[in-house]
Amino acid sequence: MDVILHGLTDAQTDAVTHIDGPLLILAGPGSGKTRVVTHRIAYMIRQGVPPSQIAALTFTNKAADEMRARVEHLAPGKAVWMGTFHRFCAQLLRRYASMVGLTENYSIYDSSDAKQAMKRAIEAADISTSHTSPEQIATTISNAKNRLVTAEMMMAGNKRSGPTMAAKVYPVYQQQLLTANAVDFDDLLLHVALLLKEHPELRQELDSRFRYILVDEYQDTNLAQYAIVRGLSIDHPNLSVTGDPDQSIYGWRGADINNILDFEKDYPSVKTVRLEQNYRSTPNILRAADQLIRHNRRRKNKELYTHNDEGDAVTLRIYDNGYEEADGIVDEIANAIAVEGLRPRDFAILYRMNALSRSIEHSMRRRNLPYQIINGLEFYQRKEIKDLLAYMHLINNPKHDVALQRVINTPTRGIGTKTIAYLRSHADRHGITMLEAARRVDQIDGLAKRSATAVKRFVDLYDHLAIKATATLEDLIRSIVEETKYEEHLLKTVVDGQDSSAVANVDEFITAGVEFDRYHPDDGSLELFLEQTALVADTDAFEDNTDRVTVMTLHAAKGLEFPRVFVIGVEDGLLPHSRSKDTDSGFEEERRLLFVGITRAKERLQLSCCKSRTMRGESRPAISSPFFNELPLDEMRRVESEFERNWFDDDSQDDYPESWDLPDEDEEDDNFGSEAAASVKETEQPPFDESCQLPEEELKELVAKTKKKAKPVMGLKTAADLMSGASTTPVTAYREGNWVRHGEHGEGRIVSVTGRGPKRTATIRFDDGEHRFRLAFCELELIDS
DNA sequence: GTCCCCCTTTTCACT
DNA sequence: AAAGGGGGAC
Repeated sequence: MDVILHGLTDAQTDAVTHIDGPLLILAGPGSGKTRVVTHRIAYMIRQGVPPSQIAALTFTNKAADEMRARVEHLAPGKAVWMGTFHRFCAQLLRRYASMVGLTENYSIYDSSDAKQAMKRAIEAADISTSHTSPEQIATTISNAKNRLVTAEMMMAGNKRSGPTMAAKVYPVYQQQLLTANAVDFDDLLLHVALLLKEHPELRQELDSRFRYILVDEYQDTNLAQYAIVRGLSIDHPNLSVTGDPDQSIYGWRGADINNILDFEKDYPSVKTVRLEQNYRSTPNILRAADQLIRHNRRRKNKELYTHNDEGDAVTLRIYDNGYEEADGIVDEIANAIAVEGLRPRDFAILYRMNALSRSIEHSMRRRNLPYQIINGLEFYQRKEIKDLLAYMHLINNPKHDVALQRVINTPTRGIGTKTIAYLRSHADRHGITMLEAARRVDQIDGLAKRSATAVKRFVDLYDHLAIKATATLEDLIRSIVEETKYEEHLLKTVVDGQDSSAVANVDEFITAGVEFDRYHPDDGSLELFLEQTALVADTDAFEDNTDRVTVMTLHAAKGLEFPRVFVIGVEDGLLPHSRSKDTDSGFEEERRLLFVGITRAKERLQLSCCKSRTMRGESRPAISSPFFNELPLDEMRRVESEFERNWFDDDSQDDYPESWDLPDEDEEDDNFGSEAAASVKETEQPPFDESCQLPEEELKELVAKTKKKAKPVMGLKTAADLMSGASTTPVTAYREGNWVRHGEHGEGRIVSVTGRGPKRTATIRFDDGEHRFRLAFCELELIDS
């Protein structure tokens, strides 16, 4: 038997050897889907399909990379197009830009660029936002784009009641994007979909250029994506899609689960293959997943089964609060590594919201466990990186107004909001870009001469930098940094008492440029670099060949697997999320999300919730998720921290379990930050205890440095921290009632805590009386919380 | 025009 | 908790 077909089950072989005609692969979690897809590509090539006629579309670069690596292994050196939908479209659009009114150096706005542009459009459309918010309008327009609704269609849509706010803003926003030679994420898909629809000859050409199309995660495609693959599969309907309706979790992004549920209707001659055997999880885990997902009404039934060993019971666990949850789990991981010889890479901690990563991160640091957090605020979102990128964007695409507004006064050069507003309105009035307006600054009435001079100076600077547009990236970035005196600017403004991480980030960015230069010696271009940075996804940051605990959202975890998985915050309002639980479809999607989380686990799984959780600065009682009652509780291990109690009495038939009683008097944790603590009058406080403070000079300096956005030293070194090196205990861990140790006064109990941020102070009662400390800048050791 | 402080708002997941 | 906006001081 050959390497391509060896070791495949009958169903898998069926799928792999299907070449022509539509194919639907319904693949349950852990059913070897990627294996089937990659082997199929290799098989197709071996059967004579030219690799250049194959395109494999995925949702993340990571998935594409993995696919590429595996195909390369089976069929070395074959140039199959693999990548994300967005990248596929970006490249097509690059080529056919003029057909939609763009030029090939168009820019891709990221979400914050788009937000800025949206605000400007709302302003220009002269819409009052009293009954709606820019976010709402943006969401409405985004949804419209995902459903292939154009501005004209939306305008025509509601003739009776007159156009909605969003319908009025949409054409303005779109026009401004065109003027800026830019697209937003949704446009990448929309433009290409419309291109295929409106230009039959182009559609035909591309259809035969990409005769074989494979789509991964088909359950997550939206109408625009559907239209694109459909348009490319009319003359050559060799479309194969892979997916699992039970793992559809992107409805909020316009994904239409009907695309996969109705695939057989769209392509009557389809061959359907079901992959239901699971090679990943233990029966215990699979049963939990299966029983949960059976509660969804709108689904295709699927029998999941596995021949794996029984394994351990799934654990359900209640913690008192988020800190204990984080500490408990991290301790357990550390323990398992020490005792059972597991590796950090064997573990994943998953949650619904990025906000939950904070406590985990603290605990990880304290335990000195290596971890990787895959979350939103990544490198390219950092202010200093966005600044430099904006310069590059503007150089690549002089029409990029958002970039211009970002850099025109960064570093500050005397061009304030007023002047920028003049430029903007002049640009809007004459239908030109803001850079053009800046060049004609003399024609703008009412602008102070001084401002005009500053603007001219900026234009000169820009023109000087623009010479470097075709230089290497390293050269370009270094020029920008030097000629704008960017690092001096950083040192002046971003002096957060913390460190010089901003400058370090700039260095790292230069390194990224150097690497790009090396990786693209010939085809390297500013354009390509900017496209790549615009289209990197959070999940792309995941590294699977590193030995670290993975911490990420349930969404980001799709497609991955880990021997041991912890899903935290399985609470009502969190999972299901309060914004999603009110509609049936939303609620079912949340259930699928938990299903995805559960099925990431190979050997062991714990789902946990807390009795109280601190969110957005305040602690509130939490209720366990209604999904708990949909699990096979009888066979699961149920643990409550502190004392074992059999929760979920068998007679509780309610859909929603009751909330647990709040902790009793001894536990004042939940009063933290409460009115009582905050209302203590400052004047009645004893003066600061200088013995705990840094020397006054130093303190003043630190306080002075602690500017608005800067991250002050918001933590205290504890003895344990000092031993382990880097990390600190968050100031918020110092609450009323907790015991601390101080070098001079000995042990004391925190009487009250007032103030926020760096001004947070604590009054502590020691044997020698009460003393008051400014928490952010003194060293206390937390001994008992 | 710029900087800084204070107040208000925010509500999720991601390309 | 964190970011953005408004208003006041220089």
